[in-house]
Amino acid sequence: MKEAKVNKESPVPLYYQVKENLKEKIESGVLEPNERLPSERDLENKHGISRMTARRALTELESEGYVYREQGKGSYVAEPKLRQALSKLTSFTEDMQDRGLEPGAEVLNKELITVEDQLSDKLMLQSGEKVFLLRRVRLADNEPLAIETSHLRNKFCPGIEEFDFKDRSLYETLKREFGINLGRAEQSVEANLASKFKADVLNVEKGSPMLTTERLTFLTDGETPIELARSTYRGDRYKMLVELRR
Amino acid sequence: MKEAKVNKESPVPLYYQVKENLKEKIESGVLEPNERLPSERDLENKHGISRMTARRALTELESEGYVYREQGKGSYVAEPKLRQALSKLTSFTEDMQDRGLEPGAEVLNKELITVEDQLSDKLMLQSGEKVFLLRRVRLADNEPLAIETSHLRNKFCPGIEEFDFKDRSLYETLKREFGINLGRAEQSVEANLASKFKADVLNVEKGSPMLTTERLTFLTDGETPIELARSTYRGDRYKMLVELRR
DNA sequence: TAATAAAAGTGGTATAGACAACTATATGAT
DNA sequence: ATCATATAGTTGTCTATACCACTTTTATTA
Repeated sequence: MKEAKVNKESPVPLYYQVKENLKEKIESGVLEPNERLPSERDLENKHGISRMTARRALTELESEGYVYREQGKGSYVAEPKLRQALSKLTSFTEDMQDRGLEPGAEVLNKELITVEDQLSDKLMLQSGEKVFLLRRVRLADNEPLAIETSHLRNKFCPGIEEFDFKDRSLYETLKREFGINLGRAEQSVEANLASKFKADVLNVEKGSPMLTTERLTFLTDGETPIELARSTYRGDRYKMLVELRR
Repeated sequence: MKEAKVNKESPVPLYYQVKENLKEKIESGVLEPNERLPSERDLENKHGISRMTARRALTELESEGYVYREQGKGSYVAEPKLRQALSKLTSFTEDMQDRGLEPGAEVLNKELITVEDQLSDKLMLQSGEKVFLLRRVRLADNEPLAIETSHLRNKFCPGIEEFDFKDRSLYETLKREFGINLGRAEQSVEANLASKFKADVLNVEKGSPMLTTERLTFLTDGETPIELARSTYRGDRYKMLVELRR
């Protein structure tokens, strides 16, 4: 493999470049679990950076679970399960990709609306504030898997209703086109039975088990709600995975 | 409040002392959510330390969720929910107490067994190793809510089968009687329909929606499995709550 | 040859300083 | 009064250096 060096002309911070370069090697399997990584001083010499910068890259990989470090011994690639992000906030697209499935969508409905009551309270809407509603059937390997309805506060992304969300991730669009970074979400999960409408859309029998979620998503400040999304997944084809910490 | 200064004679690293001093003020309520913290340079002057040391204290508080930082503005105490442990590993007892419900149990079955195949693989059992099986109906305010079946590696808690788990938490017993601390768990969640047996035990109709989980719990090293628990909750009375991070 | 000591290498902590990018406030000009 | 500019203050990134504590490797001694 061709040895990369950081690009000092790039606006991307040096420590971040080193970190991502190592992360990519770990994720692609070039560097395997328990394999030894370059030392801080090796990275310093190879990239022509300060040791503290190299250290920052390795320390952040450690806190993200990709690496474990032992004084006097070195830095090593961690076992994959330790590097999983804890209950990661992902879009449907990212979720499917993580599972090795091909994500897709069919747009059922897309409009700017005004909402009231419970939904308005949860999103902490101001008077007259519009909401962008996007309802899609979500596909995995071209089979219907879920119905997803997003309610997005339009004031944060004016004009988003012009985009076509058949082949486009909502979260990616927020980031790329509007510079919006999401921080965290609160999600509830419950079981219920498929209504006629949902059964038809998802190709199951009426009364089949459904896993239903409601997610309230916040910006990076952790308290400004931006989206409320309700999703219904086929119970026979979707299993949610959660990581718990003591 | 008396202003503390770091103790330079202590073997405890300086950045750690500063961090814990601030954390204590945040947790005790002396510093409130969204209240502004001392700047890096303030801490540098006050404690007679370098700015990078002060910075490290603040940065670690940020990564632990106690603080948020904005370039040009300063560091602020985060809202409490940001500092909550993400998706906490709790027992049924703790879960019910968190919801303001009174937890209870009826023991259906309790025995030492030998298991094979998938279960043995997941628990990484060694040849001949015994497993403690505990099956209970879990009550909330004296109403059946879930069926919970725990498979616990007996080698970590020999003699646990002698305890009565009608009014006793399994996780509390592990901690109190055997000094076992749990670290994390991986849990799957799915929806299915109630079998005849489960419907009868939980007082619902056959075919009612059920939320089913399987949890593999690890010790503090993060990789030694100790318990595999399968639970089935009434879909009409239980909603799981999950916190997600981006 | 084996045991011990020294040297080399590794991560951990800390200092000092510099510059960049951003926010908030004060000052001066219109 | 409003707008533009300057100043002060804050976090973000980076460099260079030093010393400590630990592990591994190499050299020396018995």
